[in-house]
Amino acid sequence: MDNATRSERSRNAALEAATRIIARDGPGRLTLDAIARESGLSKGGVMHQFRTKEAVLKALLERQMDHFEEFSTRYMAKVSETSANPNLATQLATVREAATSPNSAALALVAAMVENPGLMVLPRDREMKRVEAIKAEASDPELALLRWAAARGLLLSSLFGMSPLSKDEHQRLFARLLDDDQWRPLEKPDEPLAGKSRATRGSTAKSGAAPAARAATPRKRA
Amino acid sequence: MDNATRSERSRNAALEAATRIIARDGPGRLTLDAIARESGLSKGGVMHQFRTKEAVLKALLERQMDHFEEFSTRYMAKVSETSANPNLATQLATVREAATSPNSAALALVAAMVENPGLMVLPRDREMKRVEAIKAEASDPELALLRWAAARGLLLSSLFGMSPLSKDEHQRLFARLLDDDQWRPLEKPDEPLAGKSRATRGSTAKSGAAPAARAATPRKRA
DNA sequence: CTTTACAAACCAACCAGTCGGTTTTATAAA
DNA sequence: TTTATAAAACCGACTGGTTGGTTTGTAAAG
Repeated sequence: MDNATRSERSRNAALEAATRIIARDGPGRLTLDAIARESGLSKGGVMHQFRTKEAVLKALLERQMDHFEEFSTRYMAKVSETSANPNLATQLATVREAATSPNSAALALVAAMVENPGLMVLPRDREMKRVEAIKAEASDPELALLRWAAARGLLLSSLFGMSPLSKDEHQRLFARLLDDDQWRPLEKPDEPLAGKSRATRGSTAKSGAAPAARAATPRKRA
Repeated sequence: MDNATRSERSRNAALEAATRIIARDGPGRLTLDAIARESGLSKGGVMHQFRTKEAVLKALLERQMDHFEEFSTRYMAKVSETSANPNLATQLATVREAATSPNSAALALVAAMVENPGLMVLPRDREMKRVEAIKAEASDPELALLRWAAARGLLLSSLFGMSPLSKDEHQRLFARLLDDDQWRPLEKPDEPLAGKSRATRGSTAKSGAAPAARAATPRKRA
């Protein structure tokens, strides 16, 4: 077997073993010996691919981030033409994906934090760019940020096993978060849906509650 | 010194040492030996008060939860008469408090999760009651839950050091979350601002906490 | 004098990382 | 193609240090 692909296979096996261990036994049980055992490799083999444990955590984090970045990119390509705020829509959908998929491997995050809290700058830096994009495209940046925050709240809560919500509620809330018609900005009270303002109205109203009333005039903050 | 208070003092010293360690060195550095060193007690003394490390974590968690429950109770007493949704208001304020205060000791949560993910049921069970109360008092339960979720998203993000938001943004978002006028439910699309759109919550309020100020609804709203 | 609170030495298990050695692949001269 | 040599991948025993927990001993409280 080719040398490069041999390495690739081993690295892959180690990382997959790591995610399995975290999901099954919790982040506290993730040790180099456990990875070796679970992956079928020897300790030396693992150490050859990752010089330290921190390197394993880092690779785990990056792997996870890349996976969702790919999801993001694909989703964005689909909605960038039809949505008024494609960045927000994409992030909401991505977070929902992360919360829905059996990907409890995002607990790599916790493992990383415990071992080396400094690693958290990796996801944070990526998130900053996304938040910037969301703010830039929004007519009401604060509202957009809050929708984003709500999605993250749902994700992190369920990720840490402390979500008090049922699966069904969880899903309904995400659906509503994604429905733009539910979140008309409260700005520009004197220019009601004039220009474009999204062509579809009743069509996009899927599961959520009643379709946007909106008659109510926005109210400036105190 | 009285025997009971002697124990009390030791338990307290150990738990405070533990929170100090977590805040200063991270959850990964919380060990029984470290607690003994930091608290001035001997390891034997610590082990006499807590039979296992899990017992320490559990006590830490409960202590933390009690602290915020106390904050909640006090806040609730203040707003229960003036707010239409005192439970939501209280939870938002409490979460903001948790995110704001230098109480990074809420990281006890992380420490607990690493050691024994099963401990997470403790905070979850308490949270369930609160969520029930929030739903019961809300005219638009989903919207209320989403405000709650947003607050948690902000809290957990900053707690894990991966919040991409500035302190200022953070605070502004919480302020907006707390402002009821920003979150009018989108109900009754065919009954634009007629008489009292909401106020009929009495029927839906079941066993939830806080019967609270129903008559309130001080909002003028046209 | 019995029980409780604490101290200090102690222990077995575990952990991240090292090291000498073996097998497999890569390179290239014969 | 064969052979020689180097380089990369891999193995598993070992090490120094740590961890959760135990044991033995002592002093104070009841």
